[in-house]
Amino acid sequence: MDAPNNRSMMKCESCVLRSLNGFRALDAEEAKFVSDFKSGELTCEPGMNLISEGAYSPHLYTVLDGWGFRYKTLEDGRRQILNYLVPGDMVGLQGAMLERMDHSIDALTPMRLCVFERARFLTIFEKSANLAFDVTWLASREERLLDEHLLSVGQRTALERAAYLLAFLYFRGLRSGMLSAADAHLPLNQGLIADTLGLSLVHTNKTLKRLAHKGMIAWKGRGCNVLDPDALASLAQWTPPKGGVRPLI
Amino acid sequence: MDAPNNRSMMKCESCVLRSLNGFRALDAEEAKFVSDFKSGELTCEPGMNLISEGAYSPHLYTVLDGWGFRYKTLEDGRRQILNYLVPGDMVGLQGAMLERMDHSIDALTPMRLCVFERARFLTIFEKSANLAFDVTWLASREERLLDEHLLSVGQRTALERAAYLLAFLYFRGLRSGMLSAADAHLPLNQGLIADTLGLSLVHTNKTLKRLAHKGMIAWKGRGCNVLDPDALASLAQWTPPKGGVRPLI
DNA sequence: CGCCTGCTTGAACGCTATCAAAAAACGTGG
DNA sequence: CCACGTTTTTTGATAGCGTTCAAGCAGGCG
Repeated sequence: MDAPNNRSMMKCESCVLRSLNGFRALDAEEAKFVSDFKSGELTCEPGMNLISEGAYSPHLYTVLDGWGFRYKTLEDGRRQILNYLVPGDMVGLQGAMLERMDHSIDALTPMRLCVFERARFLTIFEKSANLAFDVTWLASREERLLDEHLLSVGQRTALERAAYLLAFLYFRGLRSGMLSAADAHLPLNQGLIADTLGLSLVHTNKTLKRLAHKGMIAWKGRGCNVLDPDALASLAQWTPPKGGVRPLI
Repeated sequence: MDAPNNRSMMKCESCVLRSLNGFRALDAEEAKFVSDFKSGELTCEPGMNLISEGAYSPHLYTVLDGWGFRYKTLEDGRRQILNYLVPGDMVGLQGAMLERMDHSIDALTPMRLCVFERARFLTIFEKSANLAFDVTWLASREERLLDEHLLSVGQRTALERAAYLLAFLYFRGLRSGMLSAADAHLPLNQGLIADTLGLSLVHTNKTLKRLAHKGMIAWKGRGCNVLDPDALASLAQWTPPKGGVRPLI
């Protein structure tokens, strides 16, 4: 089950993801190239490890469906979650550019991913300036998200941090089609949130309780419902990015 | 003094930086392209603001000499330093890819930078697959550094955080030619360190004192000398990246 | 000399961690 | 459907790391 399977394989031209609002349209040549580049699809179960820190990964992925997360650990086991993955995100770019992965990636929910061969990755730069630009765009965007997280963990209080994270994930989920305003359920447990915020599990629990008390969220069996994303964002002194078109590879 | 000056302009082929150990050599065509791409040089004084959050920046830069830093602030003034800049670093890529800068950049010491026109930036992708790859590589590397910082701020204790930061800057300075083992003086004040670590100024001071007491650093007028980088790295459970060749644009 | 910025120190407070344990939710097999 | 083990969430009490407040000191510079 670790290997790509081709059973549900389909052409990128008709990718259901691309029809989602906000992805850049590809011209015929680009679409053909991405299709050729694609070597399979991978589905995986919650908790499955996609990529491990230190490993040489022969694959790159694009998330088609589901939630995942990236993290790093210290030798003594302390874990920091770096970011979450949603459909449209490219996974494993660092490994392709820098030889080795310096972080791990796990599935949070069942996931479906596009698989690309790392060995053929460089041809993107040779064949299509637009697609190469898209790759760099994605890398830049990830950098921006990390900037925000660093600001959050470094400067915000526990309550603000939690509010920022949940607002962030809410808007991220909306845009990627994983959430709707009517069904804004984030599939996270409190241990993950704690490791994202850099707080202890106990204190995370008490902090989430405070947000729930304010009516901004409601904890619902293994995850939480975002009730008032704007209030969360405001509490965190954060404004969600306005979403222009973005690339999908 | 805000505008690029061309007085000390020189061709990239003979760039002094490139002769530094570890930068990828350019072939004739690439060198010519980068030379054409370069539109000037900029020098600035300590404390000068290069780029402000929210601004549309018409320029990209590559650091030729000096130290700088990137940071973000919350509305109420809390500031988080995201990373430091040394020679070889590309500045303002996010602005070029994503329309607006979402962080600010200040000079820490006198700096000298190569200036590129943002308007012509896209031609890199059309003209040279190798250079386009280099840009992406640089973006990926920055992402990796941010991953490390986030792990640090989120999970390490105050003492470990300080040790990591100083070890990190030491090896960064070494590789970029800003430091030597004999003269390992980091030009930071404690306020900057505090805003990098996400600690208060007072506690930062006490923490640095502890490191000095252990003989790992020595505080020397407006900055600190790194005496035992390996001990710092070990204390922080961190291993410096082994340095392969890296691109310079 | 005097101001300003940056560093240092001590004391009190409080946010967050840790410890410990219970309750609730979930999954699984009978 | 119930019983049971496991994971997740919740709660209370205690301890400690880091903040804030408040000074004082040192050094650089006009």
